[in-house]
Amino acid sequence: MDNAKFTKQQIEELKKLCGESGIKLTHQRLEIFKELMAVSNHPSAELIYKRLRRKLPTVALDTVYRTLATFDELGLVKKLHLMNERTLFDTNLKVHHHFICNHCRKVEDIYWQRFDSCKLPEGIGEVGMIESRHLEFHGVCRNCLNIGRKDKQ
Amino acid sequence: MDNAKFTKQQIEELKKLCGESGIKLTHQRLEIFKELMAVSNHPSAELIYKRLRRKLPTVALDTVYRTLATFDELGLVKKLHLMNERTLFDTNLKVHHHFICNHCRKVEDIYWQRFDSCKLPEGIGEVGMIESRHLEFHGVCRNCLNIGRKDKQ
DNA sequence: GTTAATGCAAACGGTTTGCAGGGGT
DNA sequence: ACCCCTGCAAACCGTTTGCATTAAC
Repeated sequence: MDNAKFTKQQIEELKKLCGESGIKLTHQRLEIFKELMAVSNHPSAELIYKRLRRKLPTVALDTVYRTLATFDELGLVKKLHLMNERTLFDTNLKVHHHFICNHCRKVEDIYWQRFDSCKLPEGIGEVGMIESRHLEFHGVCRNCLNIGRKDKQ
Repeated sequence: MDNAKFTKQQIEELKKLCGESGIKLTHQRLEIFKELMAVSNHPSAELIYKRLRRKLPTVALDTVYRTLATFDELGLVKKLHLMNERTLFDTNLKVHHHFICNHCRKVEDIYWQRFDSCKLPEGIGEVGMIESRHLEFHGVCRNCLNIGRKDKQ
């Protein structure tokens, strides 16, 4: 895995980005950034916080919230407001949609180019000006389906 | 307006539905139902509560929440979890999507049959079993666009 | 008369805020 | 040295819950 190498490169970019934006690259911010890169795709503030405390035992949850908000402004993450869910933070900045498992709550990225390039519904102009669309799939993920199958046997 | 007549009919249906479900048709439930029918399409619990207090000054907010949850179970309303929004209650039970104005937060119903009957993205089966889809449009509504135009002049 | 529903108050969970003290530039 | 950022604590807001009282059946 040259995951680490990739991360180093990203850290350089973070430093640069902070410099440009006149934002201090504090120890906490750096570590939160590393956690974001290390963790699977849709962490909650809570999850980052828990992991972070292993390295920085005195860090506060609100620092995580503040930092994630800062990163959101910098464009490093995207705040995800899924329905009926706590706020998650998306490190995948490509155009995509989400699948949320009703059973284990896992969130997976869905790519659907045909939808992305699809023209808007007719008469939408009368309603107003569309700036963005948000699409979610809900269901049961492969993994939970398999567990369910086992349970029945 | 024969809105009132229509409402009477609906109240009969509510009585019947409560009877069938073994649920008591209390004064509060009836009045909450009437407010739902009277109010524009996507009320919050708070809005219903405020209006309700004009008739029942001692009613409690949690009663409204409980009643709306009950109505949701009965299929009379649908709980709407829009992203980044408080929970709203939808009295439109037809298949539709939502447009949310970024400016005034108004929610409007969008019909898009071409999407509804569209086949799912390829390879979605690997992710899991889709049970529902949820589509939102965000932008600026006609009304706010016009206000914006006036402001500039 | 039973049982479920209400009102009240207090808890809840995720998130935000005010403030004083500490750390990066 | 400056000011931003942090940690702490407390507030916040929408929503839920436990409990004793009340009202529908």
